[in-house]
Amino acid sequence: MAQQTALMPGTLDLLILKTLASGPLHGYGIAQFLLQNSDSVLEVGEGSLYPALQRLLVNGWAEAEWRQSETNRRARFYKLTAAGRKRLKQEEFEFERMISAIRLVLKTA
Amino acid sequence: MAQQTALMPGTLDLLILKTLASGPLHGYGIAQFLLQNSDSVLEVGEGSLYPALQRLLVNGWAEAEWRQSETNRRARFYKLTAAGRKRLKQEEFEFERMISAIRLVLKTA
DNA sequence: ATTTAATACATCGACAGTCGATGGATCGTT
DNA sequence: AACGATCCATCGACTGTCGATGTATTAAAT
Repeated sequence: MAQQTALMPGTLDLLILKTLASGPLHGYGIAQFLLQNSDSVLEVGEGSLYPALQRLLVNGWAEAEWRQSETNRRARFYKLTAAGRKRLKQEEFEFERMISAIRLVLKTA
Repeated sequence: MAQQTALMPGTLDLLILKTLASGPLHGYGIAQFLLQNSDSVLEVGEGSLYPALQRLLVNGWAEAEWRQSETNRRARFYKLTAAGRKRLKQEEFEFERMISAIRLVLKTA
């Protein structure tokens, strides 16, 4: 992971969920949001993003709707469901749990 | 990742590298070390562990030697190489970088 | 003496997730 | 008319984790 992976595998759903918590957004917008709110570290490729969005739909964490984007193009807006908000909390919790565990190991002498 | 994954994908090499930084150890010992130093969060299955150790060998981050374990069984001890120590630093850095980026996103209102 | 538990190795196929490449379409600006 | 930015999406390759499975040895328990 140390040099080739732009994303930490398994964290993308969490990131998207969190992004959508601020309000409905289209795919392109999500990618931009993550880039801008991560000091340009989180570069989500479209080949990762769209499969992830499909996962959210299939699992019922989000629902989609075609609308007009800010720049006047047709765009698919994704919106969190109640289940999605619940899922976000779970993922945030689990993320912190994992990070804490890893940090414990990294702090061993 | 939130409920089924015991490990955060992509972090296992880092964890093993860090474990071996304390001295040579065999596979079973590594799994125990991780469990004990993570409040029992990091449960590395053997189907994850041994492939990871193979990766370390192939990439030259570690080298292996058959010895006698503390409990008098034959065991394969893995030892960090100089390249492995360098790699550990890289992975630690990259890990912090990713975590920081994710935290930035998670802290957005 | 025999069973069981713990230690220790390793592989296999299934599965999930990321990535780079590719393709198409629209809109505004040059 | 051409181009860059916006926006959708899919595909195959690849990597990594997981559960199941199999072998073998030693120590402890029955």
